[in-house]
Amino acid sequence: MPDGANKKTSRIQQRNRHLILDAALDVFSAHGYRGATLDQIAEAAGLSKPNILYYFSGKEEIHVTLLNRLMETWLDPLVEMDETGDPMTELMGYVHRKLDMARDLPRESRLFAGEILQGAPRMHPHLVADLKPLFDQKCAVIQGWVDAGKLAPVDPRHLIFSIWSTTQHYADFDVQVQVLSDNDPMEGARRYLDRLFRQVLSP
Amino acid sequence: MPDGANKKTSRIQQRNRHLILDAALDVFSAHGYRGATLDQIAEAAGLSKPNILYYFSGKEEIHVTLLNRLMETWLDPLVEMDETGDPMTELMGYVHRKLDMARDLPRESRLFAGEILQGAPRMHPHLVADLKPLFDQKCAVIQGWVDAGKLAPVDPRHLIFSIWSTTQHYADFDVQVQVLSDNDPMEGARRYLDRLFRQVLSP
DNA sequence: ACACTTTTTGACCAATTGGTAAAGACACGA
DNA sequence: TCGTGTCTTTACCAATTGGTCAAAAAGTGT
Repeated sequence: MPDGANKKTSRIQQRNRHLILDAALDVFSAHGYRGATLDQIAEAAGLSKPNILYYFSGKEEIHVTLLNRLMETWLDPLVEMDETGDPMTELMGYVHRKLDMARDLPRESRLFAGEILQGAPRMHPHLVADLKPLFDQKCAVIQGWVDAGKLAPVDPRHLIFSIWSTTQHYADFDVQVQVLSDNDPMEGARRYLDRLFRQVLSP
Repeated sequence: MPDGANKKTSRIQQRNRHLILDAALDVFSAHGYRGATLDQIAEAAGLSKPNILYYFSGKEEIHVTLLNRLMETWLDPLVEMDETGDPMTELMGYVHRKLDMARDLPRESRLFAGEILQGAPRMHPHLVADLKPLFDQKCAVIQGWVDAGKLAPVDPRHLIFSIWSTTQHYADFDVQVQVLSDNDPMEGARRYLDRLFRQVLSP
């Protein structure tokens, strides 16, 4: 019984759990929670449906597991923003890290976006318990930089919202971006966003 | 047979069609295409499920009808941007119109976002046929303004992407915004976005 | 080889869901 | 009031889907 974590997980357990979660990330991010089926996940993982349910108690547990793991990764770039560093450098570093994530982890971005879009039915507690404290703390840091005259007087909350939205846009709205772009948009995005935020933050 | 448009639509047809589409907009925008059920739409509309199917041939037709109607509304603010007007005024007007739409039509914004997020399975042709020509044309207009030295040298494509993402964020990620905001965020958003885009566009 | 545990599978279920058929209720002009 | 076409409902169906169960298969240590 792999559900109980009393025994150390075997090699095969680790492998199959990873297979399932990776397949589920594909399917959930492409079709949303309701749109995804266990059969799709099973096929993508190369396992049978009952075998999937041997490792996870149900569809919801797979989804929740993905969401929980995602939260860490997602908050990490913001955590890295250092209060003692140079304000402009720290914030521009954050922008670039977020853009890198949109490029390298589009499935995760879309999974998150889908969950929020539908009212965060499974992640609302996480938002309140994990995201909000970190968000408030970092907003205070930015406000401190503003008050010290090291940044232009911008509202930290909306600044962060705009960093999130502009960067994640390239992952979440990828189809649209592709239709409207002639060549690879990421290099242009990097240049444009660098300029956008540098301008608004310059004191 | 209301499907054939040979006879003029009766009073009751107009009313029920409108009821259904409004209910469907609620349900589809809240749960996505797969997550929405005809029963939910029927209940929200105050009609029976077979009665819904008397007015629309199926779930997909309702969704497609909503998407088609949405396209007009959605592109309208961009259409209004006038080549002969003052560049900064026109662009800032566009920003504010988009933000107004995020405030006043959040269901429409989420319906659109959900469709794009899942790869635009039903709207991809529309993107290519309707959105792209308009987008290219307006990009050319903005590029003209830039070349004339009336705007800072920004990439029009990424400029528009950033206007879309920052404004729609307040509708699509509303739950998150609400969790992280103390008071009503829209007034602050208006001030911040006005500053953000005015800064980056100033020559 | 043997006993024991872990993993995998095939067969099966109950609930949900998109959709249909046909009869009934209703509106309205003659 | 009657007849005709419009609208609505009741009863039903087939497919999908999340999930179960017992038995088979594959490991694993001795």
